[in-house]
Amino acid sequence: MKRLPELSKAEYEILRELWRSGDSTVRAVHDQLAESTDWAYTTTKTHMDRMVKRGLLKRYKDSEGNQYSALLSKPEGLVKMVRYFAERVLELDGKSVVSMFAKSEALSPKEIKQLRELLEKDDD
Amino acid sequence: MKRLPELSKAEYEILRELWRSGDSTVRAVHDQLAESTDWAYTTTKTHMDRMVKRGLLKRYKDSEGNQYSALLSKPEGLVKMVRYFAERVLELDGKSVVSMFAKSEALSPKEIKQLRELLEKDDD
DNA sequence: ATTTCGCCTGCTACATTGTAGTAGTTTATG
DNA sequence: CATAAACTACTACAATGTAGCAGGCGAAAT
Repeated sequence: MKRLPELSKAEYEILRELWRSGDSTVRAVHDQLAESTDWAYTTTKTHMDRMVKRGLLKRYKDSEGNQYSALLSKPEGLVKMVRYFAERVLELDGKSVVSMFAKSEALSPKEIKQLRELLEKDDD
Repeated sequence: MKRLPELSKAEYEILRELWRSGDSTVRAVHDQLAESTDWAYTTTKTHMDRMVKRGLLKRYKDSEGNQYSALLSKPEGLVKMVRYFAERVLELDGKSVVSMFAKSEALSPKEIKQLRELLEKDDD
């Protein structure tokens, strides 16, 4: 099984956008993130290319140019963050926090279920 | 008013220990963190010294040697993290997350109140 | 009191991540 | 087809993560 990665904030922002919009070009991701960050275009590009190298994204060419796609699902991306926040910040176990996702639109019920399972499996 | 800082994970771990134990030497912090990290002693030291430079800690000498003390309170340290987690991960506003602290021992009721206030004030 | 041993401290160093510029290449368009 | 606009690879430098080393200093032994 693929090891679940620790994500930096930048990496997480980019993945979040790809989860939201599906496979995208650097340009599309960048323009979306422009609302929350003020990265230069090349900053977005650098991150995305490094993420390909790190195995977080894959890149392929189609008629629209180079597309990038996330190699992990949103629940997979969230595991470490949720666990860290739960254990180190809230000082609760991961499960209690997952229930917060119920109140939000961030994850579908199916994703919440997956996240729960991953939190149990991935012992860190 | 002092600007609330963005904390890296390493910085947060160290502050967490200082909040728990009060002013401590590098040695004391390091030995405590040894249970959750496997940093070399000098790694802990380097971080703590950089944090002094960054204004997160202060250092003073007493009979026990050099003591380090946190220059921000736990609620102050948590603001950015809580807000980020709430907005970017849970996609809820900060307030909803603060209520999670009620279930944990991480913050006293007084600290929870302070955190709530800081979340409102600190517009980012 | 002198030597010695170990811990502490100040430096230095190197990898990774954050952030971005530049120059060459591809693509779209008149 | 000629050029401009956009994209790509490469390079660069600062901050952070991680840690070694060498000199200083105090405690223990003699």
